[in-house]
Amino acid sequence: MRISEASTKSGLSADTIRYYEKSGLVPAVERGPDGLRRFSPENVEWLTLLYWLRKTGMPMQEMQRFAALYRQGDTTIPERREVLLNHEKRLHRRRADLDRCEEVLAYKIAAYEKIEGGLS
Amino acid sequence: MRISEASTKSGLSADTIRYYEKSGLVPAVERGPDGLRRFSPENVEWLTLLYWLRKTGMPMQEMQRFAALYRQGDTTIPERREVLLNHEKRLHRRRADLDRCEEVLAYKIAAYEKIEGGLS
DNA sequence: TACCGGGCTGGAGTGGCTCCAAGTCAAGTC
DNA sequence: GACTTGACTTGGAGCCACTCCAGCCCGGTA
Repeated sequence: MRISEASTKSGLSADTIRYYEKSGLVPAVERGPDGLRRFSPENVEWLTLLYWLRKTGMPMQEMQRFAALYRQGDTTIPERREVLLNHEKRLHRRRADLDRCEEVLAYKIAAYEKIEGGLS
Repeated sequence: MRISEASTKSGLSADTIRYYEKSGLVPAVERGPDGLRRFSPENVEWLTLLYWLRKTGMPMQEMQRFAALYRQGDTTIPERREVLLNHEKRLHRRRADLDRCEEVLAYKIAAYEKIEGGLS
């Protein structure tokens, strides 16, 4: 499939896909005789994974390391699993941030409501 | 208190505090006779709120609107409450993203473990 | 033939910091 | 009284991860 379909399927914009390819995050994207990119289902699965990793805060550098491992084939699977396990920890930290922020918001909103009561 | 203390208490770096002030996010920071910023406890509470809003994804623009309301005094409290309630919705969306990412990771990690079993 | 949609490249622009050079001032040390 | 140290100041450059755009090519339709 071509880039627009890969974009809707993966969630990444076409611009971002091209940018990722340039940055070495996407291995082996074929080109058709017309010079346009052709994405395999495996390519799209990979892009989708990148989409979620990025969206939940994995930095570029780490994704580049991950992509390098991916390019080296199945022998790097234990290391890749490590990367993902590490990212799971990051998700937990983020969730804790959201929880903390909810507390702060609840406190503030309650304070606002108390003042509003006295306003009218 | 001075900027370094405001920084440790709010969580924002001194650079970021100065940047926020320049961007109109922090109203009425006093200066001492030495020309250095003096932060009141109210300033610090405000900065802390900004810290959490920003850390959980509120864009600058919205924070600027929020700060403008803050500067206008207590009559804007209903609107400010709206902004915070809206941000709570954003938190929920982010949590959903984290959940979805966890699913993707669990699936990928399971797949890796299946391959690893066959590797050795 | 003219146009349109989809893709290409290279490069500029953006948001939100982050770091740095060069300077001021206050307090402490010799 | 001179020197050093350290916290702070400003203005401006640099950075990350995109995002947008100009200017181009190509295949298909009216």
